[in-house]
Amino acid sequence: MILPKKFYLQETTTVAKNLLGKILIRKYGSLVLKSLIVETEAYIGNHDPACHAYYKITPRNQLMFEEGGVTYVYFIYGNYFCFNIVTGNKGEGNAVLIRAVEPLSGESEMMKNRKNITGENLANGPGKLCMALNINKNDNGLKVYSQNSNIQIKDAGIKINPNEIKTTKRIGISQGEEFLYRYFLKNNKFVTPHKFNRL
DNA sequence: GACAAGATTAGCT
DNA sequence: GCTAATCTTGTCT
Repeated sequence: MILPKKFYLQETTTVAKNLLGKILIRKYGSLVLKSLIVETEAYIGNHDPACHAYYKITPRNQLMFEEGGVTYVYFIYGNYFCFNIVTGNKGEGNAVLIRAVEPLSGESEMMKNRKNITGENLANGPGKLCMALNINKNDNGLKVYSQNSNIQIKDAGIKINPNEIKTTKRIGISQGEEFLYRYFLKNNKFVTPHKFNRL
């Protein structure tokens, strides 16, 4: 079933943790790509210096101030997109960054999007994930709880044991690193690789 | 109007 | 392990 809107109105860190093990559905053209969310980060507007929404509302980040359950896609470093889901109530400026997914179906299409890169390197990072799923700034502001949306999150009934979830500092940010807001599945090889997996 | 910096990745050493 | 690639956004003139 599709996760209801109220799922995204919980505390941001709760949403980030509970999104692990959920199914990300991506539709475009006649294609449907399915993947399992294995890594997320929480960004909390009002007390988080690393959050885009911390300073003030701008045209770029205004979507983060919408009510929870819409997508927030932004372009970074000239080359790459990052895919977020807004959480909380209107005006709060919270979001969960989806950092990595495990492909479930449509993997050959994802490979094509990734120039034939496959296996655990297919979508183990926010920029790679967007490339594999063909997500770009046109996908900003989609309602992930809507039946008609091109991006949906479904609960497949997969139970994640709390001790399967590892919590670490966030990655690649220059401020606010004291927060342990990154969550990923401990034994999943599709999470972000390399040095960042130390605590 | 112009400039510096960024929630990253790929490719080379 | 390190650095270039590359462009949007926000801020300042």
